[in-house]
Amino acid sequence: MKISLDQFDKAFENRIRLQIMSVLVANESYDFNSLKELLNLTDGNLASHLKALEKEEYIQVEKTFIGRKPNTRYLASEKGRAAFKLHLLALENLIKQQKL
Amino acid sequence: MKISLDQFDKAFENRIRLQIMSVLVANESYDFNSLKELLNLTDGNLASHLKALEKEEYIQVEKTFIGRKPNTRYLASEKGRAAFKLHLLALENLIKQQKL
DNA sequence: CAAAAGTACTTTGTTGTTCAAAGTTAAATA
DNA sequence: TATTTAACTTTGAACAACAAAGTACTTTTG
Repeated sequence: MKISLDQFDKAFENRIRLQIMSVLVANESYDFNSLKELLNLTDGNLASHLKALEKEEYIQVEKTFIGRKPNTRYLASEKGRAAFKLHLLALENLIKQQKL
Repeated sequence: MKISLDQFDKAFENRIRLQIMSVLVANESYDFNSLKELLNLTDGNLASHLKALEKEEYIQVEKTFIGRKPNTRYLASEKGRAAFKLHLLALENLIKQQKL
């Protein structure tokens, strides 16, 4: 039985992007600073991973204000949710195989 | 709730090593050429990923002969099995969270 | 017996990824 | 006016991934 490596999504191979996506799928929106604190990242590093997910159109950005402070929120797009689901399915299959 | 990124094992972040480990845990031994064909890799690339897993002591090597042909077999070590199990558990937790 | 092919690498060199740190812009607060 | 905060972008260094070519040794084929 041939294993199809292409079931896995390169965009989610990095564990930070995997976590970001996990948070965004579970929470429907999360802001920059909360993500930064949650994942314990420098802002430059977080920004670049977010940009990578944005480039794939897996997440969307919403710029608002809270009081008078700027607040950037990130949301998983439908495309992103679908891709993430598939990726998790591939992982689930991998895990299931181990249990046979 | 803070997410601990360190539950994930860097050695298994790469999908090729994830697949190699998956095959070795499920099959208790697999040879070089079968792995190469299964994962559709150049021999240099496969060798370097195997070397990375060997360096972590997650796999062991057994050199034998089949008939008169050299045959190199790879096995998951106990350490490797334990580490892999932990990694899959971390992934399982991630997946479970999505289902709440 | 010489040439070709197979096994299992190692080496080389290019390209890609990841990251921290510093720099940037613009508004808000002290 | 100076500092702080938010959310980046840029830079540069370190490391990872990869194909392709080279290597050593053996076996098979013509």
